[in-house]
Amino acid sequence: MGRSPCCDKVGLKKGPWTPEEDQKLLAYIEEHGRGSWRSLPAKAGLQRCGKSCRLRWTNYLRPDIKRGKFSLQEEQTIIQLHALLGNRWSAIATHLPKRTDNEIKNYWNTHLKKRLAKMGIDPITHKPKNDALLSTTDGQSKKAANLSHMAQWESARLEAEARLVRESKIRSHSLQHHHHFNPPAFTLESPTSTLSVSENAPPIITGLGVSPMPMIEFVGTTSGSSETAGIVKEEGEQEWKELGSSSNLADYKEGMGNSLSSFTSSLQDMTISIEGGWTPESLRPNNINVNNVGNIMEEGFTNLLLNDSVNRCLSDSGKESDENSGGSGDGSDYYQDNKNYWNSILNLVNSSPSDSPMF
DNA sequence: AAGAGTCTCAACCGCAAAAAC
DNA sequence: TGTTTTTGCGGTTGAGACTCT
Repeated sequence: MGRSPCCDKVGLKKGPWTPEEDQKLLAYIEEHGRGSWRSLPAKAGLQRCGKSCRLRWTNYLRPDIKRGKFSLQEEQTIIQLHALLGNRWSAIATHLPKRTDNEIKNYWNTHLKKRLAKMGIDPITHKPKNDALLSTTDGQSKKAANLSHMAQWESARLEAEARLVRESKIRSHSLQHHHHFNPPAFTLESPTSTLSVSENAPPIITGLGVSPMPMIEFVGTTSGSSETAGIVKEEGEQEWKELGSSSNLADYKEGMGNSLSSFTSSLQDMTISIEGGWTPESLRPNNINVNNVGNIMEEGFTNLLLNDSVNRCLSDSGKESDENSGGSGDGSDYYQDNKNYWNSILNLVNSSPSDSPMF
């Protein structure tokens, strides 16, 4: 037999909540707190099932919910975390205080997904679509540009992924230092990465961190080398710790090896699509340093997204923008604003959600 | 002005994991 | 330890709002 339904649906109301029902639910929870959702409706005098009450509360009535338009900061967080986590809305929501997973999911589906699609980026994989390549009109240069964008996008995504992995691992490492070891509640997997995973991925880790979190930064790595060296520096500590001697090196490797190998693979990919001032040598994995990766990603990522975001600003501001633009428009302000906007996405990659309850 | 098409988002559904028994 | 119940989650729906023609 299947499990019994969450509630007896006969005679129970469905559909939109009335203000009176909201008031009853609010009043009951304020007075009695959240108990069993199953028994709550009867006690609160509601002709609803417990599940409906729970959803109404968690998605709408909870006092710590922020409603209304998403800020640019929130948008960029969603985009990045979705690239990293996929459709794990609850996990994404933990990084967006006062936003519900349902709201984020809706916003993604109705706004961000379409925007990415419009840009020719697959909203699932966060990679440019093949048809975007094929549909270009002037052959080689656009194809090269799209290849370049693909590598940049994937690199940015993987960098974000690597960041969360390292934060996750550092937290567990830190916990192990101060308490008994507890496995991290969150084990990161990439639902979107299509790059291969190498057991040999060798992180050479050093520190540039200025974040309040313990930080690990990549200074260089060579795919396929046989030895793994890892150094970690925790906040407030003077010395780098060599992970190679750490008992949880395997743990680090497990999480980071995946991301790092992907990350370096991605960087290798980038060398086939260098444009403009990018120096192929600067992108070779064994010559990578954080700064030039950051610059590459910043320029490329910004340019990648710039056109669409300008359009978005124009359309978002509607009539106002029409008036201001006077037909031809002063694109420089929009350009700068949006360059800043998208650059800030990159900043998120390098910052850490220090108060995240996620890990 | 009105009908068609599109968009938005609150709410529902069903599954799975966790908790309770 | 197995079964039942509760909770959490992600996918989907559909009514109302909005835009276009």
